[in-house]
Amino acid sequence: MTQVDSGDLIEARREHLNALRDLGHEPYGEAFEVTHTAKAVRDCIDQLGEHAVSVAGRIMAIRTHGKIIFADLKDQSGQIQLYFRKQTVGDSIWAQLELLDIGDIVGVAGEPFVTRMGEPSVRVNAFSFLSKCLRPLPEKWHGLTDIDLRYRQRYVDLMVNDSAREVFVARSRIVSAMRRYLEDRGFLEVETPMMSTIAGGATAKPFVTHHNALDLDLYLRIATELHLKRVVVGGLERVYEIGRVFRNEGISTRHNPEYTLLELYQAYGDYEDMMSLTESMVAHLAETITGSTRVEFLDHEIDFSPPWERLRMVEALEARGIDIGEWISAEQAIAGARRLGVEVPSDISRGKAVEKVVEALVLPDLIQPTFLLDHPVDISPLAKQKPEAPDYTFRFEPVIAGMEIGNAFSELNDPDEQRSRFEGQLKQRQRGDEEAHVMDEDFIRALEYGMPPAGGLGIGVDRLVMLLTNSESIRDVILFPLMRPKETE
RNA sequence: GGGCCACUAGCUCAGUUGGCAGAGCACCUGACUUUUAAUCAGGGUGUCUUAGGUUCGAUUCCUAAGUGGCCCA
Repeated sequence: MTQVDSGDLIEARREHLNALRDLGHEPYGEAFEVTHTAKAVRDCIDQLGEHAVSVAGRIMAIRTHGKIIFADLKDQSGQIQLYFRKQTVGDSIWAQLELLDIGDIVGVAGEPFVTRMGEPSVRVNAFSFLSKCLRPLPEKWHGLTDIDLRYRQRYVDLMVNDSAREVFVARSRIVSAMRRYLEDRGFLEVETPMMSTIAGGATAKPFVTHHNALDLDLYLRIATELHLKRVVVGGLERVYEIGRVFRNEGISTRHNPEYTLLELYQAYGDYEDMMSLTESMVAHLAETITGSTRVEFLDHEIDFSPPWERLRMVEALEARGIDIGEWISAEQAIAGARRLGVEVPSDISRGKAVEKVVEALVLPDLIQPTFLLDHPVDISPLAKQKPEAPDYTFRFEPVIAGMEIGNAFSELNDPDEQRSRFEGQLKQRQRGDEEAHVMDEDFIRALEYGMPPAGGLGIGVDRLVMLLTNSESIRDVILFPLMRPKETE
């Protein structure tokens, strides 16, 4: 529909394209040697003197003044003004400039100078089209604000909204700094299957796909955990993976069906090690990306500097007058949750009811980085129990600005206990919990060979990027978030 | 899944208590040799998201659908 409506504007641009070809110029150029970025010209305008520069980029504005033309050229580094004089460029280039449209990608060469208005500029003497833009760009000072269009046509968003571009540059730096941080501490990056016959390692509904040659249904992974722990069994003592996982659930400002998860495992460590690693790594990332461990996020200033607060789940609830010690059965927990005004399904376990209550009543208050500790065992089938309190586990979730940004524990490495945990999950599944963990015989076999005690950590990379770039929605930090297709597409 | 809101030109938005559809930018024509939201003179480029309904007449009112947003679950 949009394509049809803008027909006239596109037609005008196509006419320019045809006219260029009639003049013998190719609108879609080949490689162009760039000597300076726009920013480099701008920053070094005093040192460059008359030294010729060549720059390339997209035309963002054109101001014609009879026999001269000003244009703004934008590349990845920034923007620089171009100054064309008919007398200088000659008739051939001048004729081409009459066919120049906003959005065209061009290459120019000329001498840098400063106009009498003080604007760093390039006095152009050579010019060529590198790519013609056939569609009109959004309006120059409001840009593209329609959220739907920004996500669907991210290329336009990136073109015109510097803030969008900055978020994705920051995202790239965050992930790269994360890798460097882990490599420096002896972690090896590994890759594990995205498709397998068992989707384990988390409680979530998987996507299903099909392998034709094997006539086999496969699941897209919901976590990397069980494969990474097999690697630890194999003797790679510190491993990590930064990769996409897929969870078949709803979409919100904090959920996208595919998202990026960092998982790491450290042999001979425990969840205490994971807490110190988390707080020091995240503080380091904040410092590296924003220059400070204190970061603005929406209405808050988040202080990432260690140590982070530690809050046991049970104590957090006690502080709110809730004694889950009275909730012995699932039925009691469900009734208790409902008395507190927390809506919960009737078929869930005790731990899950507790978790729902924590999510509803505790999480929203946790603004500054906090480790929420010691989760009930029945919602933590892969975590080691606390010997002194076997209903609870050595597990924590880092919570910031009310958002769970990760999950970690001392890994359960007793194969018999692991089997009985899986069996417990199967019972929950039979009661209708589609998210309950599935049995994984091969994983148990791996544990039977012996896995060293280990600390494991998962961090939601997208949510961390949200925090460090002050982004309100997960869709603002994912280049191409999942969108319902438009009828016309 | 439920509630509320939005959808009008390529973009950003006005507007019509139901009577020929508006602005700025962009675009087109012309003027202009240091402008930068350039300026000046002229030009409106539209299936008012879609489909039904009410009406002499619907972009406007009603119903349903689509997409998105916010809140709740």
